[in-house]
Amino acid sequence: MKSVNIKDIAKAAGVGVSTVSRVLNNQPDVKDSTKERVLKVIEELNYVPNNSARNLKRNKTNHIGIFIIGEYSNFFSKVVEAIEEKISNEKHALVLHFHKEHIKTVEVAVEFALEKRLAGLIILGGSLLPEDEGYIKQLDIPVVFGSTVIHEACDRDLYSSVTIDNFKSSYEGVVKLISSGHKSIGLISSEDGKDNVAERRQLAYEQALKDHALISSNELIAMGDYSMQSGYDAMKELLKTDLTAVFAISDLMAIGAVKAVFDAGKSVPDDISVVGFDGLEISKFMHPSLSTVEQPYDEMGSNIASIVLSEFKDKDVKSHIVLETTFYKGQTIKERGGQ
Amino acid sequence: MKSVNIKDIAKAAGVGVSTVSRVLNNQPDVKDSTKERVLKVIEELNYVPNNSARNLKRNKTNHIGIFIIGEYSNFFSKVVEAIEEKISNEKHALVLHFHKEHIKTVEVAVEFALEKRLAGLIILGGSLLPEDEGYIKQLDIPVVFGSTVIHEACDRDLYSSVTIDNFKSSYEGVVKLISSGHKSIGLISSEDGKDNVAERRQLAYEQALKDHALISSNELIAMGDYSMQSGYDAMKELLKTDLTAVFAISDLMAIGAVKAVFDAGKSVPDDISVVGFDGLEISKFMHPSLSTVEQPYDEMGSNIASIVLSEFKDKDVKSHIVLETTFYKGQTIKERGGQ
DNA sequence: CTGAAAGCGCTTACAG
DNA sequence: CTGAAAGCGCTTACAG
Repeated sequence: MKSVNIKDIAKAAGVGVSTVSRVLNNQPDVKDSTKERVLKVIEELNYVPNNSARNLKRNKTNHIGIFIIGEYSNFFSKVVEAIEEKISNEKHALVLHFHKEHIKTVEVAVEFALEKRLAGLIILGGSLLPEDEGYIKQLDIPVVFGSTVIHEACDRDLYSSVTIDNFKSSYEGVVKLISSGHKSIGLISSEDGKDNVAERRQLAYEQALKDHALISSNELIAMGDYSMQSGYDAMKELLKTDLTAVFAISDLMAIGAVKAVFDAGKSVPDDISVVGFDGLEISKFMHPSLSTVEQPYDEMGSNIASIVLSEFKDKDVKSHIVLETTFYKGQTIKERGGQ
Repeated sequence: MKSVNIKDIAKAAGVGVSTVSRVLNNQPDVKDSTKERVLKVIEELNYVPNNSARNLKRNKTNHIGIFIIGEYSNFFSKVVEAIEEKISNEKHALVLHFHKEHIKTVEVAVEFALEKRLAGLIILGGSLLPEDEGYIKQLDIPVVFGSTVIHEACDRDLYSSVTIDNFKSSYEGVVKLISSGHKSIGLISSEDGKDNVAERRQLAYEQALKDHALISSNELIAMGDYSMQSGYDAMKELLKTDLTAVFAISDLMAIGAVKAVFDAGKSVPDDISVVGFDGLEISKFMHPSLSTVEQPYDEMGSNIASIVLSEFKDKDVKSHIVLETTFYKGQTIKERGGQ
């Protein structure tokens, strides 16, 4: 099962190996007729260049790493799928790595990239602070953050990003509850990490309450870890208060919260209204269907993939895309007129 | 940013490169004192061997490919996560590939393995027929099927597998409905592929009905594609019949079915009882929680990972593990006593 | 526009 | 138990 190599092609085409290499890499300066002849032989002999050899010379692989921070949620798996869809036509392999904790994320991601000698690094989730930038500078490959909270003081020339405006989107979600007449609105958030999506979403919640002259209180805020069970537990706590609505910063926690309401013998939305965040497909198939802030995961994945591929061509052009979210009006909000 | 290589280590340790290589690969026949010295230098210089060079010599990579057939369901993403958890300690990278269609699956998977020069191949889902075995024979690396339906006539010495008994598990699920007093039980299945899980689960449904002297009819069977929407649509059709219960061969379709019942102004389980298959975490957080045949995805993932790793050591020992499912008693089954 | 040759960083017989 | 040397299959100056 000896596979054919570049020398075989060179011999069969009657040229030198350098010429074959040039054709392979689409370099100019090859006579058209020569190029055609080589291409034909490659085709005939069903030749696939050996990546290990290429990589050895280039001192890097052609692998694109996806580094996933925190819970591997449905949201991330959809983004990963969208990335794969866009990239699999090309010659790149996707290498996955999960990182459960919310500490040292960038540091470990960079280690991962160096160790695997990646050609590109995609980091999903987490946050980026100025102090992390030193690690990124060690890399001279495209680095794209997806769904990451990027601190304002960061230098945007070092990497690309595809994000949403967590503050604005969450604010909108909370306002939906307020404008439906709710006065006592709880929050299910998360404490993981620093400067993360949870913080932004929580700030938006507090601001929305303030802007509408509603009282916020620590009693109305409970913490989870993005899982359904944690949303369930958080809601159980919140049910001890007089709240009539709750905003959960993830759909999974919102789903857990809904369950907790029913298990307590109450009803969604009759007793408690709920708004989630993510827009997972499952949310629409819940009964009642979940009202939620919908993130465009397909768009996020395909944008990330495009950016990586385009940076392979022009490494100095960085992109920072902020995608729009849309509010999905499900059945978990009840209007509370008058009072 | 020149990284240190094996020569640097050899020089610093005062040995030849072959000795360093032997230490690196944990080969015997190295004096303990020499080994220690080399290890110390490796540590000090923070040396990481260049995989591309290794792979070039060995003519294969150390990547393990995961080839996912059909919809990238929550179930598969959980299995992938469990695999990663077990393998990431080792020196292997996981390379993902999605294959949406249910045709030529094994052929394409083998191409994928050859092209990427994988060290191991994991195939999730789909089916394996004797006619596919020719492709597998092209590979001399561990091949492990997970959640795949393997035809009886296949030669089990060619690969390993981790599966469940789809027939038995489904039979049990259907019997739960029958023993709760249901006489008119629908099925939501799928037509994808041949000799696949859908077929096994459907056969079990038919057998269970037959064994309990219940009439099966084509009217009571609707087809989906494992998605929630398809379960929804299928249920809409089935609601035209007089059924009081339905068995869906996947949780996602079951969830869609439940939604369709409510949208039709009926109730689960008061009007229609539902049993699903998979045991996704989300199913337990539905309201009502879904009764379902639960597959052990963590166990499946960790078994798959163990098998791959053990075959790296002893390539001729193949394993065929059949995991047990458990019936999860949710709230979607209503007892219909007497009638 | 093209080819001969060096070299990327390993592994592995081979010789001792 | 150890080292010098060949060679894996490419890419890339270099020389023409």
